[in-house]
Amino acid sequence: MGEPTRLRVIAERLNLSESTVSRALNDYQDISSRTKQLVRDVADELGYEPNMHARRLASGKSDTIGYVMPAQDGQLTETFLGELIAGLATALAGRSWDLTVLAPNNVEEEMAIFQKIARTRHLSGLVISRTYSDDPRFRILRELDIPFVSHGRSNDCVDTAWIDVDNEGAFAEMTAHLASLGHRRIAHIGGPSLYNFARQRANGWRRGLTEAGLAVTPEYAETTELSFEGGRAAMQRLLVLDDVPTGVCCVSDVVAIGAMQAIREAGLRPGREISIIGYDGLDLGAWLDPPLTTMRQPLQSAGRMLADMLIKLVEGEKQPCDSQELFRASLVRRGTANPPVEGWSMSRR
Amino acid sequence: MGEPTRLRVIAERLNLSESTVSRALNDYQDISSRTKQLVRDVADELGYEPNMHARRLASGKSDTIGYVMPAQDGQLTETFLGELIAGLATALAGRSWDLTVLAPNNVEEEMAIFQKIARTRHLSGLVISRTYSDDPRFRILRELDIPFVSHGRSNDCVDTAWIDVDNEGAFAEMTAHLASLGHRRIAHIGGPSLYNFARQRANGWRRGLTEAGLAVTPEYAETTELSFEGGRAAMQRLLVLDDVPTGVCCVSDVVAIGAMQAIREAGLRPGREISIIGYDGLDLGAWLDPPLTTMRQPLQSAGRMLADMLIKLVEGEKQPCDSQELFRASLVRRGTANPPVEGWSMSRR
DNA sequence: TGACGTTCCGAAAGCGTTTTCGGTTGACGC
DNA sequence: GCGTCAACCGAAAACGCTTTCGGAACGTCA
Repeated sequence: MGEPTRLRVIAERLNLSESTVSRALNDYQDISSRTKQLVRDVADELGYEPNMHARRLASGKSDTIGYVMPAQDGQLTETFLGELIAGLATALAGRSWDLTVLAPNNVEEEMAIFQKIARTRHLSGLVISRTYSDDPRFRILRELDIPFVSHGRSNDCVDTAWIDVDNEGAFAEMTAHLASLGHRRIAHIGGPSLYNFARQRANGWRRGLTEAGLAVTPEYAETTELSFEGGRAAMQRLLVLDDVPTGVCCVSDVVAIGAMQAIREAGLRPGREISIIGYDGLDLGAWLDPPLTTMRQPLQSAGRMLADMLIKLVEGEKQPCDSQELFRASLVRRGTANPPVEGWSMSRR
Repeated sequence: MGEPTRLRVIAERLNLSESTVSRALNDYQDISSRTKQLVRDVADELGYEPNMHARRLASGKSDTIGYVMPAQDGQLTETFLGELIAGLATALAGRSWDLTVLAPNNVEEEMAIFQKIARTRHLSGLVISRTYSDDPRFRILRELDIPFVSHGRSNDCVDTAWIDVDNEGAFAEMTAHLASLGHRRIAHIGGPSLYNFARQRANGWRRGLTEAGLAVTPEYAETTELSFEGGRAAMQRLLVLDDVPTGVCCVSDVVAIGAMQAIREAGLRPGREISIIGYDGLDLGAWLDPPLTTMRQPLQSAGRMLADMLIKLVEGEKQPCDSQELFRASLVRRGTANPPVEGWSMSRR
């Protein structure tokens, strides 16, 4: 392959100085358009690619953002990760920025990473996800003055950039849907309230109940971990209640699938004696028996948006508080949400 | 935050030269251990972090590897991606290398990326996945002299580094299992033979049949895309055969789930009239009704292995042909593979 | 005591860009 | 024909580190 083309060889070839060539390629105003064209032609011909390390050293910019992976606890949440990362990568590639992935194993490591970035500035910005209700990262990153955007909100995110889904609205709608089908005993299987989205969804369920004129029964508010087994366990607890609910709003499709299992194990059929609605809109749900009714998040392109936002932040084109986007989820009617069965009432009494 | 600590300030503080400090930190042999300790202490105290751009420019090494994401066609394949990327990232972080993610939108873009890497060497190596039977990338990367390891094999991978699962063995075992249950009409729903793993799995099915003393019926060799719908369509084709198979080996769990749907739609029950075995070992399968029998890949830690291998390659500690690892998959018995129903035979005749 | 090694460190030349600061042209107006 | 002003371009100093090379200082051995 020989020597890689550097600025120098194209300068020599045109009898220009390196600095002129550099500015020509970077479209400076003090270079004649004739020269610019000349330089560009030769650069193309020679297949010139700037040495990014030199460029970054000299300019002080890194043109690289980091994606902080969520802790590896959940399971199918990961379905989502691939798409998100791909979205980030392609959006960045379009502007010839790079994406590096960070995978801290615990909070200490995560903080160490932040400190290092603050010191070396080798990453221009960060994308974080899986936000907590009380998420210290928001404060820390603000203090360290590291530009970032989050996928999901937190308590103190008024001044920061984020994109999120209207979780509360979605669960209010979900609950309203069950109510409109005739359900009056509507439960909620939520996630750890540590997660902000879990809290929002629980709130949505409560709001939905209230708006439908139904009371908020405390025993109907279950909480569990975000897994199949978690959903199953929570549903089992609901099944031994005096008044078993006839409709259940689940914090995620995965949890809903676990709940369906518990329902079957009790000799019932999901969508008949007990209606179930999930959340996430996984394609998978359509292939279950019966197919899972769910809410679809409109975030296929979350990666692109996050990347675009972050770049604008880094380049100072926008303020964090102007970079906030809320999306609505939409109901996907499939087979697990139907009117309650007349006269059926399961009771342990 | 003030000025970030540079080599110079720690040199001045100790009345040493920058070069000495640099070599001390990099553990050169010509620095006394006393000096090394002194330097390290001050570096710690000042929270020194080297400027990686400067370091990379000077050393010519990039200490960064790239992961080339597979084209975004499949669906639940992505489940796997999150774990893989996390594995790569953590393994690299341990040696303070970086991971950058590449997401080419098509083959041209992928080639352009390769060319650029070859010219600028801004990535020390590459991890590729989703390999094809005839995968031009192996040749190109070898020609461009870019170190790489692949997740999955290809036709010409004898001289390259890879990790893979013994797909053929797995499908031979899967087929043998069905045969041992008493099945004699065993079909295969395979993936596009463009993918190397798909071809290997089909071969495994054939070998399994032969070893069980069964004939290889061409009509039983279905091919489809790797999706729920693909599995459904393929199974529908098998269901209208003169002699409907009683056992089906599916190229993936996702395809198997689609096939189960088709079976139900035909008024039959998976695991009763027709047995199904999937592949991938998704946790999800355990939560289906009935739970899906499958083969589990032992590749949770694939990311780590790939990263370790690649680093050794880059550093010249190993040759590509010495970096090849083959794993075995293992049968996970759940509910969809049972002895054939006596006397049942579905025929369109 | 001189030759010869070792051990340790400093000087200096990069690495390939960016970016500031002047300086040289030529045009233009008076 | 002189000053003025754009329009363009070159020189040179960074950016912060690595790495080679040479040399001082010290010891060892004949």
